[in-house]
Amino acid sequence: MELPGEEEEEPDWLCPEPGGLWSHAAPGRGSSAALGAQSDHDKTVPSRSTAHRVIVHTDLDCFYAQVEMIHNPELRDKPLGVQQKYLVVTCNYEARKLGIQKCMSVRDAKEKCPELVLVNGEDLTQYREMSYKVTELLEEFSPLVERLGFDENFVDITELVEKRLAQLQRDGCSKVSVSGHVYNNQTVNLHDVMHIRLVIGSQIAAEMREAMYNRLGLTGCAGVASNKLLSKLVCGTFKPNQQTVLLPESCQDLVGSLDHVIKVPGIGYKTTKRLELLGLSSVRDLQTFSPVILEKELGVSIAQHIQKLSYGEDDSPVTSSGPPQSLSDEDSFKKCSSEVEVKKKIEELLANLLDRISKDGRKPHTIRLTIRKFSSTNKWFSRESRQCPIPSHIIQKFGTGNDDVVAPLVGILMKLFRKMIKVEMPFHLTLLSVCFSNLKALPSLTKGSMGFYLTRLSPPSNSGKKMEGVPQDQVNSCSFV
DNA sequence: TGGGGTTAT
DNA sequence: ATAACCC
Repeated sequence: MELPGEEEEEPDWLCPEPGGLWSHAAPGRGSSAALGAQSDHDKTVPSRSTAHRVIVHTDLDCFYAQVEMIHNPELRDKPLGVQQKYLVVTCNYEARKLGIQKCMSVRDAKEKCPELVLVNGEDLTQYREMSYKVTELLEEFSPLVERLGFDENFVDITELVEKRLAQLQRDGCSKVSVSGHVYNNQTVNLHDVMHIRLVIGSQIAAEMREAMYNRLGLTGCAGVASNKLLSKLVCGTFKPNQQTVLLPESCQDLVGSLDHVIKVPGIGYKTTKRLELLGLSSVRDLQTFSPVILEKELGVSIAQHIQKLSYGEDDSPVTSSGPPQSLSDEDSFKKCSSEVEVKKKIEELLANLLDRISKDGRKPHTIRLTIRKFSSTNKWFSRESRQCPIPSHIIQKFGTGNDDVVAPLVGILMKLFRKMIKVEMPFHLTLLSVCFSNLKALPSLTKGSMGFYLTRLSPPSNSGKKMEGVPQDQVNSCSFV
């Protein structure tokens, strides 16, 4: 069992004391062994004790713009925006200097900066590919990598840190220095084990950013802290291409620096509105508000969750994202009002999706159609969807030829469409989306089947993740263990 | 606002 | 199926 206070001993062995004693004798407490030794009973893969975790959050600088600049280096020194429909969804720092902001309309952006170069970013393919390369690179440091959108990742590096700590002891090395910024310019206390862990974390974060730059050509920020919330918040404190570590004593300053509850990741638009009705706006307001009233107003679960967030507390583990749970393709437009138009759009979306799913290698068992109806009031939130299982005889034809599946699937999607829209009445859509979900591995690799006891021959190491770009015949080739 | 994603209810 | 959240 884990003893209270275990591992919270004063680490004499890390005093800047050349030639000091490196055997941690644990005087007076009899129970603590070497720090690197993990307990045997630990079944939960993430680090259990939760208090001494070391989490890195990474956030690429203006990701789409960076990818475009890698593809076309001419764009490097010009103000560049990435456009989706009539929005500039992101832009490089040249553009930001001239006043361009994320999600600015193309009209406003051109007005502010007529020299702005725009590239279309509606096709996410290259961004998605680069995004997974980043995640895979980070997985070399630790398997616990959680994606957040295309350009952010959380990495739980607790175990790596413990290894390096143990290694430091063996080497008799007494020097550890922080990489990058320390939040609040707080002084590192070499007698505090958590400080040492976080400092080692900052070195690992620097290595991650170095690897991202050297191998992928990408720059970005990193934040190091003891949980996901804090690592994400501290990540943003020094912005382009820098990193920051948060020491525990500055936690309250960090959350306190947020001027409004909506800035807390996890508290979104809706919850913020409800909090405002209660007269709460600052993070401090939320911290000091009556828990009982908050629970009555928002429900116990949300109330307790967001109040913990307001203190910078976040127990949620970093969970490996692995391959995506769903693949979708969508398109928005001014107006789509006839069934033939709808069918055309759906065919286009479906063709793209089929392409992607065959590269993924798994098979979808569920298909969903989502629409957005035009309405002047409540403009941007009225999506409706219908989904259904994909008949098994269609699923089986997925990997093989391509076009046996498109006709039946279009048929299914049009039926789903008619469940939402009475086609004899006039309608006005502004978005269509098709989604494949309930993705299952190939039958031959399904656990419990014969194929599970077979192993793939080539390629030698693809670690079962995401077999993008691997031809289907290779995926299926097996041999006995 | 785009064109994606996730989890909880 | 929707609603909330994230980018």
